Amino acid sequence: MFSETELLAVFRALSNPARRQMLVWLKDPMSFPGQEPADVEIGVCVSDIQQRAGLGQSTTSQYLAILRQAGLVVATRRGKWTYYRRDEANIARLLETLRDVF
Amino acid sequence: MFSETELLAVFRALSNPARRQMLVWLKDPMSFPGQEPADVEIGVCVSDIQQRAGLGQSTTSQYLAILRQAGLVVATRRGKWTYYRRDEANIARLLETLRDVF
DNA sequence: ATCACATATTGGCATTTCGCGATATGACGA
DNA sequence: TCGTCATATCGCGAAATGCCAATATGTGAT
Repeated sequence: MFSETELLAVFRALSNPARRQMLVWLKDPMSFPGQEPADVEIGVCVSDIQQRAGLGQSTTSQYLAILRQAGLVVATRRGKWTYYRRDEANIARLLETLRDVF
Repeated sequence: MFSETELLAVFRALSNPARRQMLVWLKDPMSFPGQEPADVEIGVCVSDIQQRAGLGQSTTSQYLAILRQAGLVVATRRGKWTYYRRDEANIARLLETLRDVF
């Protein structure tokens, strides 16, 4: 079960359309141009997400940090890039909580 | 399916702990003191919800309006009271949408 | 060590949200 | 019609959010 504090972070994170979009986009990493099949497991790098979102670099980085703090995505640093992917297990757990609570 | 605009209203509405609590409380109208079995169908009046929330009268009224605009509750006016109850059908539809989208 | 590059963090300003008290509206009873 | 009560709406200052440009941090290559 998610605590009240965790739920607050989740709903705050998802109450922004751009952040919701990012989460949906990450369901299909291959839809990002230049994404190699070998990279699917690790996720998508910030600049690729930024380009699709049409937001500034700092905004994109902050939004991804918000999604990460809400437990919706996981970040992996590899070289100078940071790759973000969905935390599917936690998202499934969240949907169960929502079904139980609401 | 919920539109992007509807989802925005829902997440904004639920990104406040007091409003989330109200929605949960309304699952069990009989838990409100002085609630008659005959009133369960129509819901709970604003002042009863206000008393449990510990918020001001105007704040409580506004929060219920936000939940209503998000399609989470339904308001029924009877005499000088306005009764609020959950919109179970729409909430179920919302949970389906969340499962499909996320 | 130094440079270039990807990302993270900071500072700022405009907009929105929070919660309140004050006031308006609407419904009932006398 | 007048007064009262329940609820809705308005206007406010304080706090949070949205998004950015500028700067800092970290990493790999030279």
